[in-house]
This record gives sequence, structure tokens and C-alpha cells, in this order.
Amino acid sequence: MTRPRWLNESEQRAWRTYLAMNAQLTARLNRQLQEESQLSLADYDVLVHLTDHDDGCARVLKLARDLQWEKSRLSHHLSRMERRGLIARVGCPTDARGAFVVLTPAGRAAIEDAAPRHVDTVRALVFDQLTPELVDLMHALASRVLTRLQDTA
Amino acid sequence: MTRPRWLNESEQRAWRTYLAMNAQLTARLNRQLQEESQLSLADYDVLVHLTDHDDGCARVLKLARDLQWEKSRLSHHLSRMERRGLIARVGCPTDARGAFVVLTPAGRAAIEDAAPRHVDTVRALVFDQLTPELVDLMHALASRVLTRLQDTA
DNA sequence: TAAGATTGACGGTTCAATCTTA
DNA sequence: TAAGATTGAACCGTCAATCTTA
Repeated sequence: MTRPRWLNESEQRAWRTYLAMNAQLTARLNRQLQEESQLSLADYDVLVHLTDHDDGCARVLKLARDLQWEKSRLSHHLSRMERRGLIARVGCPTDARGAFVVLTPAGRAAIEDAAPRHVDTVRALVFDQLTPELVDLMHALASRVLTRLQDTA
Repeated sequence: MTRPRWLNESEQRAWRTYLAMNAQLTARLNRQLQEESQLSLADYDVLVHLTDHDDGCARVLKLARDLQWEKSRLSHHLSRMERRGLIARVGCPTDARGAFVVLTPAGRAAIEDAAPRHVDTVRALVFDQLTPELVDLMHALASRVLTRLQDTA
């Protein structure tokens, strides 16, 4: 057998800290959004992607690709958001198999209310702690790993 | 109303890249563990924490604190792992309210098989992409955010 | 009454199967 | 047959309620 190549001390330290930070940050952002705006991070992402299309309207499959979500996950999620009045589904006129997702007025109001609060939280927890140099390094780091993930997909 | 302070361009770039990297990395690590070792990341974490106690035995509440998990999450998860034969629960002799969680031989075998493969994947996806300087910066970054999270808990 | 732990209900996520139209 | 999308079953995570013993 080949001996596993374990992480060295710096690597272990970095990895453990990253995992802890990540778990806590995600939990906190979720909690804040839920309490202040009654949205989950998933809801938030869907709404943001819909406002990117300035008619607030997108094909389900395109939305799934943009979000990098499985289409069934998106479909289930849209059903719940539809039930809550945040989005609506309308048939596609040119291709009867397809469906459009549209932001409702309530959905638009929800994201417009939530976004500034959410940004404030991200700033307070993350960017206020970092120098401009560290911000660029954060990008460089994430970028390298992301490239590797995509190259080995 | 006060105008929201949006993120500047570098910050947005860093944040979006981090979010994408995080989502894809987590998904990939989960998939790899599941395929190669039939374990989820959550299973893996529980098993690792149990092997830390060298008798492979821990109180449920202590385990929950170490993992930073809600106790009900852990309880549910332990039930599922018990059903699969990875752990067992035994009563605590000195405090009849408490329960110990013990690693079964199968659980020990599972983590010993999974760990080297998992480390290899982490190394290939993350640390092989980073210089020693970037590894230290990763720690510094995560550390600052983590401190902030804990200070504002 | 509080501590240690489990339970049940409910929303979230994945996988495979399905339905409809191209 | 394949593309666009939904569905149902099974597992995961959270919250509030519960059970048992200290």
C-alpha cells in the first residue's frame, strides 16, 4: 500500500479553520436572512438571479444553469416559492414544453428589502475584517480552486 | 432612508468567486466520499471526531459541541448511522440520563478506509493549487472572519 | 426545575421515474 | 428519441415538544 500523504501542519490548520468559518458563516447568513426578511439563502439566490434578467423573467433550465442547481431541486424550490407568492410560472408561447419563471410584485419587494440588509451583514462579517490586499487574495485563492474544480469536472 | 453600502468591484468579485468555489467544492467532496466510501461529509465528521477520542467513545453532548451541531441533528444522524452499523449507543453508568456513542469495528474500518482517499482529494483540489504563502493567507483570512463570527455570536 | 437526550413534524435536497411536446 | 420540466420517495436538518433522571 502507498502511505497516504497527510496534510502538513499549516495545511491542516488552514483547512480546519476554513471548514469552521464556512459552516458558521453560512449558518449565520441564513439565520440573519430568515429573521430579517423571511428568506433562506436559496430563496435569496433565486430572487437575485431573477432580478438580473431585467424583465424578472427566465426559463427554468437557464435559471438552473445560472444557479448551478439540479433542475429537480429548482423545480421543487419554485413550487414552494410559488406557494408563498414570491414567483409565478407562466407557459412559454414559442415552446410549449418550456416554462417561464417570473418575479411577482411581492417577490420583487422581498428581494429589494432583503438585499441591503444582507449586504450589510456580509460586509460586517467578512469585508470589514479584511484589507484590500486580503480581498484580492481571497479572490485569487477561490479562483485557483474553482479553476481546478472545473478542469476536473 | 440610508443608502446601502454595496460591495465594491473587488469585493463583489471575491465574494461571488468564494460562493461558487464553496458550493462546488462541498458538492465534489461529498460526491467523492459517497462514491468511494459510501459516507457523507457529515458521517465522515462524526467518525473523525470519534477516533479523536482514542477509546472511540464519547458523550452525545460533547460530540455535539465538538462538531458544533445541534443536538437534535446529531441525535437523528446517530440513529441513521446506528442503523447502518457504523456506531452504537451505550448507556452511561454514572449518569443514567446520558449516553455514550461508540465506534463499531465497521465504523472504524470505514473511516480508516475513507480518510486517505478523502485527504488525497482535498490535496488534489485545494492544496496542490496553492503556494505555502497562499495556505498561510487562507488561514489568516478564515481566522479573521471566524473571530468576528465568534465575537458577535 | 434543569440537564441529557430523543422524537415528530415540516421544509430542503437528491435520485430515478415520469409526463408532455419537439 | 430527446428536450424541458415536474413528481414521489427517501434521506437530511431545524424547531418545538417530550421523556427520563439529577
